[in-house]
Amino acid sequence: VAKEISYKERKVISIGVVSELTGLSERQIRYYEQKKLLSPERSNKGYRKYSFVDVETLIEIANQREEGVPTGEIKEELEKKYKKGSKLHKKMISGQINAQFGTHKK
Amino acid sequence: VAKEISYKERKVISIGVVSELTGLSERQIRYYEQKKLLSPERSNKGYRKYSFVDVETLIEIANQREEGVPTGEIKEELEKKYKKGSKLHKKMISGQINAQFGTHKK
DNA sequence: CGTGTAAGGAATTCTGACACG
DNA sequence: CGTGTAAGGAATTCTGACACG
Repeated sequence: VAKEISYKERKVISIGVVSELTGLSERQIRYYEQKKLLSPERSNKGYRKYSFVDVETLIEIANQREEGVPTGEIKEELEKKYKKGSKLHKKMISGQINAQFGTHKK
Repeated sequence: VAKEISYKERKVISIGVVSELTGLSERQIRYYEQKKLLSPERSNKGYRKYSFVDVETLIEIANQREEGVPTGEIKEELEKKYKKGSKLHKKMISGQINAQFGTHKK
């Protein structure tokens, strides 16, 4: 045991569900992938599978796009974030704990 | 903000993916639902959607079944666990952090 | 550039049932 | 009791393309 990744990073969500979760059309989601803003995995039969991290990335993309930011710029912004690894890590943890306790299971 | 639930509890995974994740057949997964061992949600069109918690529950069910434990008993065991809420909570958190740090993103 | 849509095909999921036991 | 399977239908996803601009 030392090989698993967090639920947040597991690629298991279909494009249809991602569309509901983000409010984006499937066309838009596939287009952003084409532009390399995110990289879903593929099932055996070629179906795209996304993680919650992908969903969050898409929500960020949606917000940027609403402000008129072109995909090229959004892509650069996203790439910068990946370099702040360690610092972002702590924020991720507390974020997860908040998600856990900040509420009641509905 | 105070209404979201953890990624672990969001019902977003299709039965096909759950089948791959657990090694169980779709038939078995649907049967355990019929026996009330878990409760997936449904999409608009009636498609079942599971959470990572459901996946873990199913893995536990699979282990119990391998030992010959009947679904009725497994169901009771699962119901007992839901009553140990607060204590399990802390374990859940540390478990998440371990999943996060216990490894490298592959 | 970013996104909608119709097009045709392949794969998914659903339910109810028969089967074995 | 627990699980496999064939059956028919409905909904999903995929790709490449035309459209507007």
